[in-house]
Amino acid sequence: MTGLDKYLVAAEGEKKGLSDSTSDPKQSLVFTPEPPTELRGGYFTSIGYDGDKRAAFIKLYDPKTQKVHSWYDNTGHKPYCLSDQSVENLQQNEKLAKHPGLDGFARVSKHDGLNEKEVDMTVIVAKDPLSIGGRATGSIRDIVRAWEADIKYVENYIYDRGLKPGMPYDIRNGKLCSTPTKISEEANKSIALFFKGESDDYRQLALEWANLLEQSVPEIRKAALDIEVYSPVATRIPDPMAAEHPVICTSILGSDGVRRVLLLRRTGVAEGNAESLKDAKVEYYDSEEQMFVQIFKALLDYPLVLTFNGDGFDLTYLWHRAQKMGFTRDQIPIEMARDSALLKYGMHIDLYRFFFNRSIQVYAFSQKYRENSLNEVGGALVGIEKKQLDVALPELTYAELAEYCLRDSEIVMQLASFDDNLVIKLILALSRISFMSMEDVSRQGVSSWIRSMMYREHRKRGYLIPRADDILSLKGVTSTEAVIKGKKYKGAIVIEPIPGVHFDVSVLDFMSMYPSIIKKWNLGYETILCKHQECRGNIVPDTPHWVCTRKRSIESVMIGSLRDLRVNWYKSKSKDKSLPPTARSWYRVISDALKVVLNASYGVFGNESFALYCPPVAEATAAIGRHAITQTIDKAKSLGLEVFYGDTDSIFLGAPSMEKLEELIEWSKSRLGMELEVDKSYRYLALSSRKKNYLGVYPDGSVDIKGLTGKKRHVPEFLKNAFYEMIDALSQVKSAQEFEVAREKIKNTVRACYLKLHNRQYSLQDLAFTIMISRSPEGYTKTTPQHVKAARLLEAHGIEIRPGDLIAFVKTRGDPGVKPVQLNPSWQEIDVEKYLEYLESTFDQVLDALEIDFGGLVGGTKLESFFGAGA
DNA sequence: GCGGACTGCTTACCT
DNA sequence: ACAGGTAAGCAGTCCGCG
Repeated sequence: MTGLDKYLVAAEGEKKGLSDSTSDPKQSLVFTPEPPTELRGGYFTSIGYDGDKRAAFIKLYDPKTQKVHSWYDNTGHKPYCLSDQSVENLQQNEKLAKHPGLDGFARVSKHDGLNEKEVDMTVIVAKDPLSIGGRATGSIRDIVRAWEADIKYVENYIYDRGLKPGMPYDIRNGKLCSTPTKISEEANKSIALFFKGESDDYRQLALEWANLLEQSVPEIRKAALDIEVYSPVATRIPDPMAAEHPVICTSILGSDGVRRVLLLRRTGVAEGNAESLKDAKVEYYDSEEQMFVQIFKALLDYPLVLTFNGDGFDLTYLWHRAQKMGFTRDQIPIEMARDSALLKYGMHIDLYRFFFNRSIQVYAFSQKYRENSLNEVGGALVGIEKKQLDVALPELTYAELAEYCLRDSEIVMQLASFDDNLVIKLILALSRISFMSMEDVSRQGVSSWIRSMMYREHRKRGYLIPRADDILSLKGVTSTEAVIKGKKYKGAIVIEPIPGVHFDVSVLDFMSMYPSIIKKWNLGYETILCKHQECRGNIVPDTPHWVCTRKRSIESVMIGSLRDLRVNWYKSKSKDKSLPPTARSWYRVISDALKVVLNASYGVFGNESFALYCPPVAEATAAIGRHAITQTIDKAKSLGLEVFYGDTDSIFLGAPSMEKLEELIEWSKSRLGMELEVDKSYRYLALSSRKKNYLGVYPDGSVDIKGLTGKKRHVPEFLKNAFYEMIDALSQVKSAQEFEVAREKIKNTVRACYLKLHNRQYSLQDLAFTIMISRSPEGYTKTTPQHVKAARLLEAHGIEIRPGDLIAFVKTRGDPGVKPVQLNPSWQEIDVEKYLEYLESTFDQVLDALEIDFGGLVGGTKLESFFGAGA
């Protein structure tokens, strides 16, 4: 069957529909992919599998026409898995031979890296992906012991055809071919130069990465979508599966200037003041169906649709609701998958899922947002928050409802567009690095990205992708003991801090320490504990493990080359002021994307669910890290440098001369093969005896606070304010003598805070601890922490509590000792003593380091006595 | 019956 | 579904105490 047949059938169907389209506008919604025309430079954004056609299809975005073209596979590629048995043997397996999904057998040679040999395998070809695996029972992978059987079909398709998601493609005579690309002479030369000491393979790989990453990126025409649903009970969020209530408002905001608000007319709703909506097109609908037709037309128009929780709510709701209203599946432009909602025409990116990704939150956005609500993320990244509601949604006037809904889409659009489309570009860069589509990359975690990148390299080289259970049975043993009970192996070390105030401190750290170790030590599942006798002497310090000296591991090459590219090329390019802003911002995106991947590249080997899970690899990495920092500290001391503190890959040095720093850096490079750099310098550093707890003041007076209670999310606002007043006083200190001034200011801060507590001058909101509840309240069976007690009180009042919610509560006297802020506690109930204890311990953390006694500061050991003196 | 020493649980942080 | 290490506060347990 050629690609054209499908379109002919579909076109026929559409014609029939058109004949009575005057009576049913829904017929115009039937999606027919545009036939594969000639195309040049269409970006590979999405991939899917068409079950009817039994073929993969690829969506290409053409920046010139701003349209999406779907290209269906016409190479005959089929799903398969591998077996180590002969064809004859497999044919005798009745269950397999009679499997309705079996298509046939073939033979293939592979390199088995785990067992270090060449192997001949049988390819078991299937008619459809579900026959390989995915059905509850009777999948081929359940019948025979198979390799490569749990790789998603579309991923196999990408790897086998050598495709590069995120890159431009042409369609020539119906064939999909890579658009020829090349990188600048400058990049080519510089990279060749940086990698000249490396092997040819390594340099080749670095150039391949550069080819992927240097390629320019298109701007994609996009729209943000948000819906509001009627709910009879204000506190309950409508169930998208049931879709019982009408969609009463929808906003569509396009990058092309479209600003539409679609409202459903209801009885008894006031018009309201629509002043602020004058730049939007407000449309009223008498029927929900008419409104849906409009929404669906937009979904068939935009190449990229953005939502916040569209997978979990908006698109899912629309899909179920449309079905209830009598739209046929053909007339709904949404494709529901198990845990996502996709579009038939363009792509759907659910920003909630992307921002929820821990790696993205921590490494790409430096924890600027702490919760994953639209309000929090929007407020933190683009400075727009959701519109506050005074009454429940159904009671709003049309104008208020429209404003509220439009605001949400505005935030979504801003989140996707700020900093020159940073987020979309980040997803695109990650797509190129991981060889996954943008849609998949935005929904999955960093371990999937790394797995995909590694699988692709295996396939490219003709390596057999190992089974996780085989890696584990051959190389699953660890030998060190973790400090923390229940952990699998020993991790990083933290150097005992030298308490006190230290002036003129430089902090050195190893650039990408763990990736450097994986590269330098050639770590990987193939090479750790390899089979060769001669390698057994190549011991990982602090462990009995040895590493192969004969063969380079895939992990070493892949992670190493990405690290080297980031450190040597992209980091400096992203800061190069001589570049035009758009070029620089793209370099920053690449650098950030690499950072996210590299930061996780060690951890995944210690994670059971990672496809190439190999505990000794993770253990060896950490052990070498401990060795490196220990050796470096010894060397620093031998150079006469003072070492105040260190954690994992950093050392804090006192008043170092430039020469000595240089010498240490040089030593590290030559003796450890690791690059040390000066990360930061402090005017002074205040250390207590606590690890992971310090305060550093930079020469310009800005302050670096790590681990101190006063900055933690859960502490009450009043304490945070007092804490930052103290920090402010300390930031002005330039010499040892000036601490006396700060001391007086801090004393006043504490005194004021104490008095306000005593005189009940804080609002109860200011006194609230806000702690995230990680499970539902019933899930706590071993102990009942305070925030859970508070959550249960809320539940007793009919307030729904879900994992991830922040519980705000104050501490009260007597039982149960807490009361949620939402239940309006009174000042009489407040346990003032507890708050004073908190005040003391929070300040103590810092004052300890300054050798200021809290008791002394307030004129007695007990705060009560201070109050006596103060009042 | 009560308080101190102890362990374990939970959250939030650091690298 | 990246790892382990650390701080802090509280919950719960055990033990001694005439």
